[in-house]
Amino acid sequence: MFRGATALNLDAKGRLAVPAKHRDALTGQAGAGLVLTAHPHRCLLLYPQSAWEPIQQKIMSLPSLDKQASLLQRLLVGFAEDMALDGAGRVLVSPVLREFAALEKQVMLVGQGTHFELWSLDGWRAQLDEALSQGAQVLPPEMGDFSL
Amino acid sequence: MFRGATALNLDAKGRLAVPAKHRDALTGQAGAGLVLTAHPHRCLLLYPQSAWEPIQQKIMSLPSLDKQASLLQRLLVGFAEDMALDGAGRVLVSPVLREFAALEKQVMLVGQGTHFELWSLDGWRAQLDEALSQGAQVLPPEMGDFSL
DNA sequence: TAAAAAGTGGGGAATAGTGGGGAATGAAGA
DNA sequence: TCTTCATTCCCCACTATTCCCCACTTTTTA
Repeated sequence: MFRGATALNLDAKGRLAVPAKHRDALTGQAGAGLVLTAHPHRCLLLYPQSAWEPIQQKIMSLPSLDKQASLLQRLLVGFAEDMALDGAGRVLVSPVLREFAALEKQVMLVGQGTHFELWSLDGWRAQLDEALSQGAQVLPPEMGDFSL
Repeated sequence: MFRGATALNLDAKGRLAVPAKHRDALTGQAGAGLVLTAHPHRCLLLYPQSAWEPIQQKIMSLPSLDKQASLLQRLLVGFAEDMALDGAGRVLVSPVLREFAALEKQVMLVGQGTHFELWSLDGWRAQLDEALSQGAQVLPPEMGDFSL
């Protein structure tokens, strides 16, 4: 279960040191792999490989001649990259993924239960501004009576 | 059932000593965990972990490609951090959570039944000012017949 | 066509800052 | 007066950041 937001820096090569407290949960036993891909909201998604595979299978089972389905396939699977933590707990974010999410030096790693989202700092702030500016309207209709 | 408002100080590292009278109720038997997260009204929410989990499950069951749902997920789960009371009954409020709620040294811990809210002193005062300036209009329609 | 230069990235280490853990102290309550 | 508790501050370990060496690949130049 990944949660919490952490401010991090990318190094000069575009590498990200995954916070020490999340490393074991991310890679599990035997240092399993990770998958980094693009999200339609212009952030990146970081999954344990085992959590990603069923998602990719579901996406690729969509009809590939359907325009909407193929757009999603190209985005989510087209951008997906296998990676592993190095000895210092870092992953390399490739130039195409950095460009897609407009990542510069300062980024936010945001836990979302089964995976993390990776945002540029500006992108993250824009998300927060949007969430906070909407007040009650942020709740979808099916959660109209939701209480914290 | 958490109630009462307490003025507290954060220490130099951003830690908060939970008032002794609330510690057992918050952590229950066997020192169970807590969850601290963000609220759209720019305060923080402190829940026993067991009370938080159903809320998080409900939030994460929303469709994650839906823009409105994902804004809520990013705020509530993105900011949610697991924590435990240390030997002196303290919890560490991370820099991103402190920034979100504009917490400085003086804070207010405010019981809200199932959880606590944590406010900056200025934020709390603004809430009081707003509540008191509205007089009777502060009641939502469904509580029109409410009496103290 | 071959050599040189530039770019990219693996791997690692030094260091400043963060945070775990604890203790002293003064205030408040019993 | 004694006990409890919140505040403040300290020691020390861990971690994220920054920077470096080196190797390989690609591009540019002679």
